[in-house]
Amino acid sequence: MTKSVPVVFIVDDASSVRKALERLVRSAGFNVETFASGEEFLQRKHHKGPSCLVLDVRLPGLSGIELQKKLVQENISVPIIFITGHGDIPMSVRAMKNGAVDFLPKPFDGKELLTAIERAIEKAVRIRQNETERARIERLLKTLTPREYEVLRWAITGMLNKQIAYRLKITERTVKAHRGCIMEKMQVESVADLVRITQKCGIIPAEK
Amino acid sequence: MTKSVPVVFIVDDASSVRKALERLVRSAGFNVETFASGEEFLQRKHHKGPSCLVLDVRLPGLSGIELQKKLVQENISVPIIFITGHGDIPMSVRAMKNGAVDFLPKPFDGKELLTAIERAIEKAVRIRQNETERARIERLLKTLTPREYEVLRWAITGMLNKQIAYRLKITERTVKAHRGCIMEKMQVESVADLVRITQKCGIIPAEK
DNA sequence: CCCCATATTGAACCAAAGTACAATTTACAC
DNA sequence: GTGTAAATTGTACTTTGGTTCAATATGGGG
Repeated sequence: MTKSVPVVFIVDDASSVRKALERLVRSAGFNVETFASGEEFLQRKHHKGPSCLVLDVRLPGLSGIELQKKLVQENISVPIIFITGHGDIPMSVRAMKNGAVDFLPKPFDGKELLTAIERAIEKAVRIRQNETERARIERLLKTLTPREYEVLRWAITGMLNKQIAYRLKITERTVKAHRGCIMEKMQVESVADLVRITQKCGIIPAEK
Repeated sequence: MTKSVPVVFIVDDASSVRKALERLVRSAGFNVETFASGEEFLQRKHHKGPSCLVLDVRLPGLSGIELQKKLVQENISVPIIFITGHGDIPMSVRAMKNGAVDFLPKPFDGKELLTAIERAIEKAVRIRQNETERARIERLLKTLTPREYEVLRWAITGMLNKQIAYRLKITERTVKAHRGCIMEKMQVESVADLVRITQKCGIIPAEK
């Protein structure tokens, strides 16, 4: 498992800005990819490794704010640092409410941007770890049969086998059978682990 | 259990602003308390029910931003809506990074403020529910003896009694005794519940 | 019609959890 | 020293969890 190098995406319509920022960010040791518009950025297929986005607010076509909204809607979680020459407070507040990491009015100090990028990359790493783990669990969940899933939802409430059996109108023996399969398929060895992993992907425990 | 009425705290050094805002907010059905400075607000003892804070950025003495920082440091979680006549983008961004709900430059529409207040109160309710539950759990945790706490940290890993016994160099019988006390003191009936509640207040499971 | 995944159940058995009686020791406060 | 909370352990017992043999039924898909 080689450690992937963080990538910083830069979206700005002014090529001079793109070049200057690219030079700055590269000098700090990041990989960089630049785009002249939001549409261009969207066409690129998602990056697997940790990455963040330095985004101009004002862009021809899709604006920076609109791009942010689109990314949020499509559940594409890449931390965003806004830069702008003609921003105002309501705009910056809206951007931050939507989860932006930072919002820098031009002209800004290069160091400021790099600090923001580091924070953004750290956030990206955290997000990625969560998503990876979550994806793993959901992959395992899909191998469960409908009935097993049902039993799982009861099992994580801490209910006894006989109680679950009563709820599902089946015998305790059957519940045991399902539980055995569940534990194996979910690759856990205790109910405690089962509770923990199911919490990570929003499984609703059955109601007592 | 009577439902407590939300309170909106208003901190502004200009009495005309305080009066105008108070009238506006009261007309929307909230209780209001006004303060002329951050120090004044801090002296008031904490409100039990849901509340939020409408805070002027520029204040004599303790500034709004400083007050926010102080509240964050002291872990006093009251959602803040900033208002300001002379703010800039970096200021608004810093405020939002520190958890502000909104940041409104004057002049603003009264409706805007009321919308923000509603969001802030909703947030306060959520926070309060969490804190209440968390406080309950921590109260129960304090009744555990040091040894019981230790056993708890192992138990929520899903480890068998005999395995825990081995780790702690005691007999399985002793572990059972501790577990019994733990379950009673924590007012739960299953390991599943134990795992869930301990997750809510950051108990670190012992390392396998 | 047969295969297969799914769901269900049985008997017997062992391991683990938990409880009802306990008793003993240790350390610390008064 | 005495009292108290905490920690530890024992024996015997019941309940629950889980596995190893299974077998049976059901409902498509080929």
